[in-house]
This record gives sequence, C-alpha cells and structure tokens, in this order.
Amino acid sequence: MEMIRILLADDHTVVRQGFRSLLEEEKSFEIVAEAENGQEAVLMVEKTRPDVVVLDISMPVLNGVQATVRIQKFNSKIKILILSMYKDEEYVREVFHAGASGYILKQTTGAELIKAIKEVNKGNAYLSPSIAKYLVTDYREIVKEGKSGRRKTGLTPRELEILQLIAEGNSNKKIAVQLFISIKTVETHRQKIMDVLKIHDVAGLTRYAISKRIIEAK
Amino acid sequence: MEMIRILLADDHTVVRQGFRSLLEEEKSFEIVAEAENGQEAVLMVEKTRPDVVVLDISMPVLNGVQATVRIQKFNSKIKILILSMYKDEEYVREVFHAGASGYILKQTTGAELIKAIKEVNKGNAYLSPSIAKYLVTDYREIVKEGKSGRRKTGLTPRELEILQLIAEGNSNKKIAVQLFISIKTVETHRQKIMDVLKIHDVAGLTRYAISKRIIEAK
DNA sequence: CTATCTTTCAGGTCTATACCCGATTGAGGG
DNA sequence: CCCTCAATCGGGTATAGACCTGAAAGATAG
Repeated sequence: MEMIRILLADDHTVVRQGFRSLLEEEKSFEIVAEAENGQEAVLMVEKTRPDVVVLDISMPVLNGVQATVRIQKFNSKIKILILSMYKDEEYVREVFHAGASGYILKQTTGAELIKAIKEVNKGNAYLSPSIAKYLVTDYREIVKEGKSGRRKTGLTPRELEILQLIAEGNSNKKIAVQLFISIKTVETHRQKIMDVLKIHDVAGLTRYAISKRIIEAK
Repeated sequence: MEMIRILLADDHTVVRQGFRSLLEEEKSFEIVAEAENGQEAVLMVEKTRPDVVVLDISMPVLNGVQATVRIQKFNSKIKILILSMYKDEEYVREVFHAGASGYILKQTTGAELIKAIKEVNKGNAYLSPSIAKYLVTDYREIVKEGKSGRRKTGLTPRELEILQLIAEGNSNKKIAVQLFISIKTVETHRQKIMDVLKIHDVAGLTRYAISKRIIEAK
C-alpha cells in the first residue's frame, strides 16, 4: 500500500502531538516531520518532501498562508491542507489563492481530518461543509463585481489604507501628512468608509479593522 | 492501579480528539467524557464526576474560567487543569482565583500535559514553566499594592466600566445616559483613563480594551 | 466615446471631545 | 481626625470630526 507522507505544522506543541497521535492510528499515514512555525515548515518540506502538509493557519514567523505560498513555489505537487479556527470568508479565499488544496475547521472531527488528508493527496480539494458555502457566494461576488476595485470589505484600496491608519489611532491631520494629501480628502474617505461599513464611530472602525485582521490589537 | 478519570473540554473537535488519542496512550488515564463548551463541561462533570477536568480557556457559551467557577461550586474536590494559548498575566491570575489547580500552555509538550494531569490529581498545583514567573511578580504586586482599588490596568472599576463603553463605540452622552451620571463626569473619567494609560485616542483605547479582553473585537 | 468609479480637494455648519481650571461628597486607612 | 482617593459635577476654550454640497482629473469598462 502507498503510504501518505505527512508534515504537521502547528505552534502549539501539545495540539500538534495530539494530531500526530490521532493520525498515527491510520495505518496508511506516516508523519515524516513536525514544525512549530511556518518558516520551519518550509525548511522541513524541502528536507523531507512530504505528500501532504497540514498547516495551522495562525503561526508565528510565517503563518499558514505565507508558508503555503513558499511551499507551492518550491514544489507545486505538494498538497497543502489548512487547519483553521476561523470560518472567516476572507481567510478561505486567501488560502486557496495561495495554493492550498483544502481548508478545514478545528471544529470538525478527527475522522474528517483523515478524510481531508486522503482527498487532497488524491489531488482533490477539500472543504469543511460549513465553509463550502462561502466559496459559492464568493464566486458569485467575483462574477458580479468582476475585478473592479472593491473587494471583501466593500472598500477600495485607498479606503482600506485610511481605515488602517484610523484604527491605528491617527488623526485626519496625521493621515493627511503621512499620505501627502489634504485633510479634506482624508475626511471624505473617512466619511465614505463610515457610509459603506455603516459604522459611525472610531471605536467601531477599530473593532472592525481588528476583526478583519487589517490591524492587530496589540 | 488507580485510574485517573478525565473529562476533556475543547470546542475544537479535532483538537479534542487529538488530546484523547494522546492521553489514551497513558494506561492510567481514562477519558470519561468530552465537552465542546463550558456549559456542557459543567453538565458532564455532574453526570460523570471525573477526577480531573482539562478545560480549554477559550470556549463559547461558558469559557474555561467561568466553567471552573461552576465546577468548583459543584464539587471543590474535582481538580481543574486549564489549557491556554495565552501566556497572559491576567488570565493566570483569574484562573487560579476561579479555583483551577493548573495552567499549561498549548506550546508545551504532550508529556508535560500528562505530567500536569498527574500532578493536579495528586492535589498539587501545576504551571507551565514560562508561566510560573508571572505568579511571582503578581504576588509581589499584590503585596505592594495591597487591596487598594487599582488593579492590573491601573484603572478603577468605574473607569474600567467607562473604558468598556467607549471601546464599544458609545459617545460621552450615551455613556452618561446609560450610567445615570452627567456628561461632565464621563468626560472627567475619560480624561483620567487617557492620562493613566497614556493613550489619547479612541482607536488606541479600543485596541487596548481588546488586547486586555475588556471587550471583544467582534 | 461615454458612463462609472476612484481619488483628489474645498466650502460650510454643528456637535463632540480634548484639555484647562475648579469643587464637593463619601469611603477607608493610618 | 485627617489625608487620600474615587466618583461626582461645573465652566470655559479650542480643536477635531461628522455630515452636507459640489467638483474635477484620471482610469477602466462597456
């Protein structure tokens, strides 16, 4: 029987060892390496050349998405399965764009993880059922909106940039100086952002920016 | 040999099953139940009366700390081990105050998890090494500050309450109405909060409130 | 070519807030 | 008993921001 050679990457050691224990119960699986961050995962991929890489999405140094890009660049035949705790629209999109073959939630069962590994190894895509629907609506949105400016948040790139600066605590004046534009322009963008998001206070904008990972809380 | 009866609670099914697989390798352990949130954990404790409860700290419905309080109220002889991804000062404090016997990070190894379970079962406390130092400094702080009002953040209870309302997007006027106090009082508190935290914009206050878990981003 | 959209800027009004000063009340500790 | 501090409230000023209208240049799509 063909063994499926697997690399496991998760920054939480005890969780990673739990996965190893779980996956070793499957006799066709062989865990060839573990990594505790994205950087290490890329190195171990180059060294051990696994069939499937299971990547936790939130890792220090290089996160799951960034690691996916590098691994795919190294060898696009290696299949990547992303493990995530977020059932967040944008993440799913990002992950597949980066070249992953599967995306499953940590809420799913061990049996599903095993199934997902087998599927991506066969060259198929695998999605947690509760995630699948996002891709469909996402696809519809892409078709509807084409490639025209506005993306996930409904904000233009410039608006996103300004939202980020607002959420980082900058005043309109500081933003204007930083971007070499007039305060009035910043005010207009700010107004537009508020209209589009239907959020009319800085605290709300900041929470939104954090929840959408435009900025970090700390 | 005495078996140690264990209840596992973690909202991420695949992670929980990984833990089960890992812990079942230890012949003196018996996993008597699993729960996917704090509420369920409390119910299962009442039904199965385990020796040790392993609680993930971040769970929906009831989080690890809240579940700890209820379980201890039900039967204080049941030992509780908190699993957390945060090596956050305040969390550690909160957890032990709630009645937990151990606090270990997900960064630690499976071997350490097993050791921690055995220790708390014997009635000892267990802390991840990298966490232990917090308790020491914490103890010093408590001694230094006594029980005088100001705590971790340097804010009074009232100031914390107002910070929360600010970070939730309320204006001074709304806060005043909500708390049945004058706008002027709210302004004074707001000023005091900004002085104490040395943060002089709403975005910064909001990020601070999220990072200190006073509010949530979403 | 025209319509739409992004990005830029300006005028004005009005309210919210940052920051200054001051004060009183009540609780708790030394 | 006094001192400290939290919590309350007030006046006043100056700036920031919310919200309005209008407009123009450049890019892109149809």
